[in-house]
Amino acid sequence: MKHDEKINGAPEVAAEIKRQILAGTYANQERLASERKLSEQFSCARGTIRQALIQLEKHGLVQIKPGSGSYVTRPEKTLDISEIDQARPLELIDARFALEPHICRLAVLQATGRDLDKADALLREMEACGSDMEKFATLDTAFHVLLAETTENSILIWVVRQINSVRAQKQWERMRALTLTPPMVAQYNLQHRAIFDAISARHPEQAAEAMKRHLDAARSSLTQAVSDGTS
Amino acid sequence: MKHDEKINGAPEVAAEIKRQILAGTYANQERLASERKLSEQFSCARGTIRQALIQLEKHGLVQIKPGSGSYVTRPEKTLDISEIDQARPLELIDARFALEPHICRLAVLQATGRDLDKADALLREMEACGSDMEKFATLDTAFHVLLAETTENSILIWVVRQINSVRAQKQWERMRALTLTPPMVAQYNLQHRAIFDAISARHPEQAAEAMKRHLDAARSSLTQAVSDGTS
DNA sequence: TAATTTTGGTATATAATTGGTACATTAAGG
DNA sequence: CCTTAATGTACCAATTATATACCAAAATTA
Repeated sequence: MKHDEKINGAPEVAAEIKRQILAGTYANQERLASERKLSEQFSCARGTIRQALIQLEKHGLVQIKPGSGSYVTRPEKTLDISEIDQARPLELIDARFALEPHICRLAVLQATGRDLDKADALLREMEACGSDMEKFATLDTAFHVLLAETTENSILIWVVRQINSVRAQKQWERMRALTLTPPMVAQYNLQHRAIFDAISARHPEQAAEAMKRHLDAARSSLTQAVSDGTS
Repeated sequence: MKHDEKINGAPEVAAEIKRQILAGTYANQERLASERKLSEQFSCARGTIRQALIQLEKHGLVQIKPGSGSYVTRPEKTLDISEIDQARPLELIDARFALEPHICRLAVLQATGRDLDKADALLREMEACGSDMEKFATLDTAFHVLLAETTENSILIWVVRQINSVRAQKQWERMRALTLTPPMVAQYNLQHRAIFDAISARHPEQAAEAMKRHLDAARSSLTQAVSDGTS
């Protein structure tokens, strides 16, 4: 229930509504209560509420639609992937370094037999794809996404999918061409298998450490490729 | 018995049906009740139901087939930001457990004097905000986002912002009310300060461990609140 | 197969709600 | 006394919700 707020003055009301919006009392695009309801909640006149809302609209926090209502417009909440499209390779490695070791720990706790079977099938396919680097890259992405899905944590699944969608950009193809050499593929296969084995054996820290080694290898090959290809 | 839902307005109806779909009330490809039945269940006009369903169809959650019915189309494992909004509190804690300790390590390597000053100012404000829990929550979010920004890693910044936007939802208000007690705020303030001190002293692992303790405390208060509030 | 029922699609008229505006009143401060 | 801000009231226009009817397509049934 909404208690009456003891607030007087349009600026105070505007500040309070703004604080509520920024604190997340209202979801984005949500229609907040009508001016008449708000005037009851704040124990003030409707005109005061109107001034506050008009002020907030000037600041771009709400959008007032005549005959309909006032809607919160929180631009930063809108999913804009363009920001991370420009991510540099090393930033991506750092982000994966933050995420994936812990994902391995969680996967150990959650993995079912079906999950392990699917992972094993992916690994076999990767080990068998020879010199088809594009296929390997696709399967590699699928493997890491599968680990995230194993956690059954919708946030982690979503984040990993977003990050891997960046990896699927065209600008990364050249990077893959530089870093994905046959010996690296062989090393990755061994490291993937180590991760899988640790998860199968239900050893959280072993799995996390195996993932760290894997990402370290990826980082090394990346920095080496960058230093070789300095322009 | 089909209890009438006390919901008015097409957006609210759409949100409720969406919630039911994501909560698993309906199986995939299952036909949900006809528009006329739904209008009875929700105690609203059929036109309102139609608008809600059309909205959901635009978001790809249902498929309306003329003369047949409306069917839920839940593409397996595809998550967009709207579904992230449905994340559960413990999922969020797990995701933060994956991200934030490593963010602390990176912050140690990147933090400038200005970063530390801004963090210190935030901490002082949090320590001074007394029993204003909403204000504390807002500042708490700002602190964790600031840590991410300190890494200068655009991906991590983006991810943390997205995750914290989830925390800023209406449904989390009740959770905050249950978990954010004055003693917890005091504990959080101490833990924030410990994180800050470790970063200032340039001790990556200390900072990461301090963050883990902080998140452990948050998880504990959450699980306790959930077990207390079992109905 | 053919008739009937159900379902979404559409149109229309009516009522309720909401923001937009104007005006008189009240209260506080300079 | 004047200015300013807030209040309370009334009314308008736009939007939304409701209620109803009818149609065409799909599903059901005889």
